[in-house]
Amino acid sequence: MAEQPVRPWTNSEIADIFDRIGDLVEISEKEGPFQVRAYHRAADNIRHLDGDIVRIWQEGALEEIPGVGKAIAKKIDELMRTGRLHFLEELEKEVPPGVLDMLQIPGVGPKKARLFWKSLGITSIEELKKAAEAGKLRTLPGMGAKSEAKILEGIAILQSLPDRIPLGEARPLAERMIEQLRELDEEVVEKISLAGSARRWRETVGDLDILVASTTPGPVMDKFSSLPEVAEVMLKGETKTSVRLHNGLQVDLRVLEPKRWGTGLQYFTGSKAHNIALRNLALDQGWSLSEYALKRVDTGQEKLCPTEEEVYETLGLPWIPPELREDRGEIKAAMEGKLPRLLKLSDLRGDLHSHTTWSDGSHTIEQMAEAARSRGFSYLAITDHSTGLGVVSGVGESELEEQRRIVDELNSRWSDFRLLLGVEVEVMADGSLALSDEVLSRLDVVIAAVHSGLNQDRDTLTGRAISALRNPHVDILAHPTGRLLGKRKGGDFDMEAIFREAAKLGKVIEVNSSPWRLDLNDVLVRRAVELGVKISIDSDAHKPSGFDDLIYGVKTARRGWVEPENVINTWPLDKVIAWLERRG
DNA sequence: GCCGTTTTCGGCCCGACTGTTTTCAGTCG
Repeated sequence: MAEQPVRPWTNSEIADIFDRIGDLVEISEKEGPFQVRAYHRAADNIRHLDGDIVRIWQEGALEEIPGVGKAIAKKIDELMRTGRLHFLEELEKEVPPGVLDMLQIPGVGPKKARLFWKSLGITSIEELKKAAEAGKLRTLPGMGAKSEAKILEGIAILQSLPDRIPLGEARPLAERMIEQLRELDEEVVEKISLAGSARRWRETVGDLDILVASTTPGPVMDKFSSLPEVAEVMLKGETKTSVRLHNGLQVDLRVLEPKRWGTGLQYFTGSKAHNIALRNLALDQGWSLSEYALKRVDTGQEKLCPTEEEVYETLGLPWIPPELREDRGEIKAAMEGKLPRLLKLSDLRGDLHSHTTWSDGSHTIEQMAEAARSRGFSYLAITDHSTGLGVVSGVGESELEEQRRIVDELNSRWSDFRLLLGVEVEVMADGSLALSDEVLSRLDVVIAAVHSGLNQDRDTLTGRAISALRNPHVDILAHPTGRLLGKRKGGDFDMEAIFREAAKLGKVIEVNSSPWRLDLNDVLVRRAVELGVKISIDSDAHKPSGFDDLIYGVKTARRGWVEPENVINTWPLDKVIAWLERRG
């Protein structure tokens, strides 16, 4: 039995601690700039780690994490064993907590925070606001009336700032803005693309980046600044304009020379970690890589790249899809010719999770079936909620019999499409299912889902999921963590144990495509597939347009390096039916 | 503090924008 930590640290908790240390070290001037960077680099890598930091610690493999050496590994070990970190506590004694809070203010970094603290004794955002209002900040070196006003503005923004918002909310806004910029002449807007985390299909975004290739930036910037979505123009330079939308979201527009489009798009797509790794690879080969060009370090000669493909090709790499650019091994895989053959939306031949008016959907079985069929799907599973979920009136034995008659009747109409009858059966608080085995055995497909009691402890929750998987009639575990982006953290399931059980039993785990779920997420789905678990990418559609969400599930799976053969609904109907019928 | 088919010591990604500066520091991505 591996040694247990005193508390189940998550990757992002550990990452936050090292970011905090980096900030504290910089504010206190305890160590130099390279140490500061080392802490933040380690934090970044831990945050985006593939595996669970606790497991890596148990395996004694901390120092295999890039950016983690002896000193940081020792600190993580202390956190695991004692739940505390002496080094951090010493730093926190030295720097008042309110000084650290100031870093959240846009435009205030560690240097300014230290300046306010040391020269004026300011130790909270509230005090900083008062000092700014009293005109005291402008007397400090490097400060003036303007920067003082900026601080006040920054505090106001901070107090009204939204967190990262779900991609499903941001992306439609971005697409609408891009559409409007396209209305400009082709000579003005030669190319336009979304960049940043939205192009990489991260599940949430902190801001949006839009890139335009143009030789005349002026008109593009002007149009952008005056779009109806824009609430405020924050800054406007030669090549960059930043605005804030009415919902608080920041959007940056950058204009690039068309002949430098490739390096620019590559650079602004990120991630930051991917770019740093790529630049280091470039340096190894004698190139300096920037958003403008690849430049020979020795001769200073520039190589311009009008396409992203040319950037990667110059470095001896195939083009890397944006979804993979997280510095999670994609550069090494590209060098070795081992990039995954990623799943595509067009690989999906059907959908195994959908709702109708029989539970909380808004359309009939027939309407949902016709919508799926008109999208070119060859099958759709109708899986309304079972009874047992308090907030939704669900289907029981008699309703399922009635649904069966409807499904049979509809199936007699088509030769190119098949409806499957299933259910999304509630996993009760004790791990039992809301419908009897006898009822479940008559269905084509059974999805089990935990909707309630998500705040139960880890063992209880994990036990519920595992006993559901062990029911011989259950085929798929739906939205396994139960999270809702921006609203609810998922339950504290031991996903590793659940994946191992699913792999052993040959059960399927869902990637739910609803942009507010994306559950499994990218990191978890990658781990599941690594362990040999089969995946189902489902829309969970409650209306015909719900099938549009499948792109979010596919992109999430791509971020998790998923290939088509890992996904059962890429299979043709015969194979899916054979697989479903293998159970008793 | 981390890291190494040139290195266990001596480096550490690159540039825009802003506000304060006559040449640069801080912040941000």
